[in-house]
Amino acid sequence: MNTLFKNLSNELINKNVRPSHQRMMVLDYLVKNQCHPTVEQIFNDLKSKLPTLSKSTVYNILNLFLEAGLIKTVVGEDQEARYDIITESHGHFKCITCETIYNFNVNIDDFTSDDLKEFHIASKDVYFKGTCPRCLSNKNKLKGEYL
Amino acid sequence: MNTLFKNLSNELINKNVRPSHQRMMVLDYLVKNQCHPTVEQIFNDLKSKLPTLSKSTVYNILNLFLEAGLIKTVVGEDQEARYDIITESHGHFKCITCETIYNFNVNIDDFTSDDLKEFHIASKDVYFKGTCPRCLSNKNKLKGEYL
DNA sequence: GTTCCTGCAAAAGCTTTGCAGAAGA
DNA sequence: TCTTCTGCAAAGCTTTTGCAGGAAC
Repeated sequence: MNTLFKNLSNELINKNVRPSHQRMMVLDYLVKNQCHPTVEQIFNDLKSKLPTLSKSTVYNILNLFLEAGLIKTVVGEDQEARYDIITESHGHFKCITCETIYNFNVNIDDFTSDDLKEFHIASKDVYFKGTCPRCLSNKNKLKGEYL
Repeated sequence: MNTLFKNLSNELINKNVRPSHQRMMVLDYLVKNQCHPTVEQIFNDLKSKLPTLSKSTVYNILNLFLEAGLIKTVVGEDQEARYDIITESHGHFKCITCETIYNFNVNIDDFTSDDLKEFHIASKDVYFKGTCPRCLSNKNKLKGEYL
């Protein structure tokens, strides 16, 4: 086992994920291809090295990595689209408990980056995730009742 | 026809969308329910008023509104998930021509809003869309060649 | 009368689930 | 040996497409 794979292996072990060959290959791929690959891309690119690889294994592994906090999905991981009538610019906050999406005021136009000097920007979105006050207070109630 | 519906009707006509009954009902719903509804919610809530309504009609109408620029989808409208190995915080720019997602440096931690004082924020994302330099330059080339 | 729209059904694409066999501890 | 993982197949969801009947102009 070479040094790279030893490092990847340790990274998995640190997160309590058993370092199987397939898992290390997917992690290695993600480290080397930080271009936001889709499941399809990961599967196709690894098939030559792992001919028996199954797409559901790729899904399994990615979901495992997500739970372990090793990776993130690019914003808007939902399969179900949500629509917004066009009003003033506002940010979105999605509660990970009740799945409600809240609007909040934020001056999105101020956000910029030197990296984008040569890009034509058509729209800007900010998307926060977390827990809303209602769900926070429900959690505290439960703690009081049962703990 | 009451005033509200006259206004909605004009809004559609302004965007070159013929104001059918179904379209006005969907637009009316979106104006009254600015809570980022899904297709399912729109369909279910309108079924009582429009018993013959079909879900594919809702999809048709929403896609039409999107093209007309009357509505937007909440960030991350893709059905295909994309994954990111966790590194420092960065923004995402998606080119609407070549669909490439670029990273850019941005100090996301600075972004905040008084509206979120009582929310627990777990993650922050910024998501820009537009055209990347490569596609911009291709467009200019085409203009030179064909126009 | 001609064009456009609706709504049903079927299909397509992404993701999850169930399960048997294989691999690893 | 016992648990965990892989990979196939099937199913589940969201969304799109084809088409016939109907509505609007």
